[in-house]
Amino acid sequence: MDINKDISKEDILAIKDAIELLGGKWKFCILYHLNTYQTMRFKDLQEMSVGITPKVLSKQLQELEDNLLITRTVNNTKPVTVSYAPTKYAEEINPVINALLSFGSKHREKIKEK
Amino acid sequence: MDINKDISKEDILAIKDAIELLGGKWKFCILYHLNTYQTMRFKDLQEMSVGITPKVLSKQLQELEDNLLITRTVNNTKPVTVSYAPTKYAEEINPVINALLSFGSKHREKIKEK
DNA sequence: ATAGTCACTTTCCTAAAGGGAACCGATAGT
DNA sequence: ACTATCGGTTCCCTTTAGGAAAGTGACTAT
Repeated sequence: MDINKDISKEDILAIKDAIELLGGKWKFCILYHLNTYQTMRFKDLQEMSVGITPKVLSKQLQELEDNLLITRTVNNTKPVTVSYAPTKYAEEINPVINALLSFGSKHREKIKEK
Repeated sequence: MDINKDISKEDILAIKDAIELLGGKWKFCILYHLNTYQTMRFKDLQEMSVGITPKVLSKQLQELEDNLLITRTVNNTKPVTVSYAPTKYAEEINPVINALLSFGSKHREKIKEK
């Protein structure tokens, strides 16, 4: 019984960590876009993520990079462009994105019924 | 091409809706506990969700009920107790919880490495 | 010289989330 | 009369997320 309690405590910590990292208004959308296009510039991401401001986008990208989910590459172009791409490790996020997407679609229908 | 763009816009809306509903510090933990025990009283939930205050717990539960994910039942006991239980529909959340839990566990390991 | 592009940063602000502590009403036990 | 339990609510406060708008620096094109 105590064993099970410990396991569920670990589970709670894992869930809390995950949602602390991925929660918020933009992270999943950014990862979804990067997942789709594989590599995008700052401006691309800004245009795809309708409504985001450069300040906020910049912060989200930094946090994702800090957590090893994306890479940032400065290109030798003029004017400078910067490419963002998901890491191999970011594939671990895909099940979460897909589950969230699936639930979100169903839920939009469900709430429409009311 | 335009078709694909429309599909991805719908996807983004679905993801945004889902994270708007389930984001925040406590919702997934509450759903995880209810998923495990099936029916819990207010006080049980308060004790399991370490650190939560009654005000915040109350708000989370109301939002989950509004979204048809849990039911609230007042019991005929003394003093009054209130039971919360996941709805059948709440099963749709399980894949999200599991994916988040799985990623969270892996990520805790990953970050420990650094 | 001027205007434009890109990837930001800076400053200022507001709204929302969340926490602390106390309180409440109904009821029960001693 | 006093204390406790349960499921909250109320009030106040701090922290954080996020948005608006402007600016910056390196470079290019006209």
